[in-house]
Amino acid sequence: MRSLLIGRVAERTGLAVSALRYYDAIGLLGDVPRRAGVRHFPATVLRRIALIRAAQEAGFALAEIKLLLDQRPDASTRQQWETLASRRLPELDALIDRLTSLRTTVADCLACGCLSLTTCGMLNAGDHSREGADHPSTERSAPSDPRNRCGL
Amino acid sequence: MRSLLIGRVAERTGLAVSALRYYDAIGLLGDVPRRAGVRHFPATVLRRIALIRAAQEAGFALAEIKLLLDQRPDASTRQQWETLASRRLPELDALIDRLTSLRTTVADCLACGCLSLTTCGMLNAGDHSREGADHPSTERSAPSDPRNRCGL
DNA sequence: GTTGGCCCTAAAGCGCACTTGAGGGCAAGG
DNA sequence: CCTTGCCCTCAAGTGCGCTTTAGGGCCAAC
Repeated sequence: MRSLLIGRVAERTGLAVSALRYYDAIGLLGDVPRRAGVRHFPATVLRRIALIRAAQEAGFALAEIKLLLDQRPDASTRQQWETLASRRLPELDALIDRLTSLRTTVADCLACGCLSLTTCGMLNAGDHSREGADHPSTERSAPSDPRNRCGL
Repeated sequence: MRSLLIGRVAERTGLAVSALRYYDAIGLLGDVPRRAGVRHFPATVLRRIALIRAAQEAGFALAEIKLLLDQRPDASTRQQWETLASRRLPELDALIDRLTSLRTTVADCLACGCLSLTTCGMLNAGDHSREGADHPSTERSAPSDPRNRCGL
């Protein structure tokens, strides 16, 4: 009972069988031995897949994840790994920050009842030119609809 | 100077002109008046786009974002908004949690030097069946490579 | 008057991450 | 024997979020 058939892996990970075959085809699952043409997955594949999903959610592409997962990398792969991982760290931090503030905005907006993020207003982040009065915290136009109580 | 041409909006948001036209085509930018066939964007579009990007990063699809942004929604749209936004909140929380732990894993793994997340090991999260020894914090197999010092 | 810069549309193409479809195998059970 | 259920491959299709291509217009400067 060391190894799992593809259907079982699908069941336990929630992935589709077709997705698993796809992952295998692109080499994302490492060595998957076959007996009589049939894939026999080691139990460790479950952990590997959990990692893949986490990394995917963090914005890594499958090709990158493959790199991150490859065991005992040679020198040049090693460098790619380091570059990739260290480049991604600040990106992950930034993403986490943005998600956190988005979460707050959505929650506040839900609570406020105006039901429109546009009306609620939000950061002008990403505006590449400065033109005064860019900062929303100082720019608070009173909405005409009295239902809109949010002063984000 | 109330309105912006598409090139200016592209400049200030960092989006491609083609992306803006695409957004407009799918109705994501609301009412964009045209004079002589040319789009004249109100300045508020900048904020709207900032919001779109934030929501996108949070995992909302453009179609969902469109719903979120539609101003003064009627009753049924209003309900959609509430459903969507409140459904996304716990998802956002979960995502933030996973990203945070992924960040830690990547950082630790970079520091540890083993250069393989697989070797470093990680959560069995997402395994839909229980079979004992599912909890990685209690299941710590010693790696054979002495360089691998990480004990995640 | 033609060159350059900005604008327009409609339709096709692209990369990613899969899914679907067509066609087939093997093994157990009724 | 033949249906059921699981497995297989290979190729084509899908959906999203755009970009590219091919065509064209308007205006100002040279």
